[in-house]
Amino acid sequence: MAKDEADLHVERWRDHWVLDKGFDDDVEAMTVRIGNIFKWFKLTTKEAVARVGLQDFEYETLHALMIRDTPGRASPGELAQEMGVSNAGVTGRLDSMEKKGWLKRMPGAEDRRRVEVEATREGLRLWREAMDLRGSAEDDVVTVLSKEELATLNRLLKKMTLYVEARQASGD
Amino acid sequence: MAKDEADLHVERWRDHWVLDKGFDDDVEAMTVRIGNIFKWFKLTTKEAVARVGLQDFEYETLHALMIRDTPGRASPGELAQEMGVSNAGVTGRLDSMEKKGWLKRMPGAEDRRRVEVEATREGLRLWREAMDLRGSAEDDVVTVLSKEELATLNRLLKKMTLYVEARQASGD
DNA sequence: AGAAGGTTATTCGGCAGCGAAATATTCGTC
DNA sequence: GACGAATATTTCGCTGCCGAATAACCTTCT
Repeated sequence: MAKDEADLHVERWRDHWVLDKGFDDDVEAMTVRIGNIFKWFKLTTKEAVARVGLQDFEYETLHALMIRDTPGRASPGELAQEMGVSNAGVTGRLDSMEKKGWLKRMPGAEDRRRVEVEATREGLRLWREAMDLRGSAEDDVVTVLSKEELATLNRLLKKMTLYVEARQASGD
Repeated sequence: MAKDEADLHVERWRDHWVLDKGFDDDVEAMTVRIGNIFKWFKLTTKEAVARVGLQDFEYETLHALMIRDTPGRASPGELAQEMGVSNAGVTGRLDSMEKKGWLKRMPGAEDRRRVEVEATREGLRLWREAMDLRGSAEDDVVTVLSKEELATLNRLLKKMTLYVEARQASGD
């Protein structure tokens, strides 16, 4: 079977002077592969987002708004946490996106310190359009796997995510 | 088996109004899992990098310098391409890192438009230290998989990376 | 040889995001 | 019910990065 970048990477480093300690080939290769696949998804998403005329951070904000328990609505603070962006950063995003009419801010109902952010019809439309393009690109990659292989992949990945999520919940 | 975030995500969206088109549960879950694992690796790397007293972009630059065919040396343009950063951005990084003594710039030998960037002994030392911590965190996650499972995972991931790399090489 | 065109790195102006401080509102307690 | 602590958001100054323009250099063609 042909070599991929991860194979080349591992070969290049094995016994090379740059590293003073050894490393596990399989772990290193797996890490590189996960990274490369992720970056590919990120790139195709970027292209999809650009095609519908959104900036990256605008799509990300709409996306964060949609993947919530309460899709389409959130407070700035929640968005900040879920996007891994500072509160100040969210304020900036909301300012520009509200101006463009893709979401609107409303004063919190019972707690007036809060602000309710809601996607507009137009914001939702653009996000859906980008999601559709994005999904096609992902489906495309997955065609190289059989249904059983995809199931196996998910089973193994899930073992890892369960562990990671446990670590996040406790230690952090 | 317990549910992970990807399971919850898929359940939440199935037949929800936010999406107008359906999506493949397994593909969506796989994408989310890859993303979450990648982000975990990124986070642990960030912690490792912070512990040795490097900023993210400083580690990334040293790393780009080390994973090359010619480890420890490169031109700014090459680094820009490999890091996915603009040439201007690289100039800024090199300015500050050279000032701190982690790398040095030298005029290109036969082509004097070029600049040769070289990591210093101290830069190499810090990068190695961060790499060591980073590697431990990755090994840690992988302990949830048996040796055979890791091999299977790599086989499936490699199917995808080979496809992705072919796409990158041709279409882009 | 000399001009034209391409390549490589840097400078410049602008923007998104961060951390800290400021502001506005609510909660807790006496 | 009033005062201080807690919470939610925004404002402010700064940093890192990008795209475009610039400077220095190489190559090719005539």
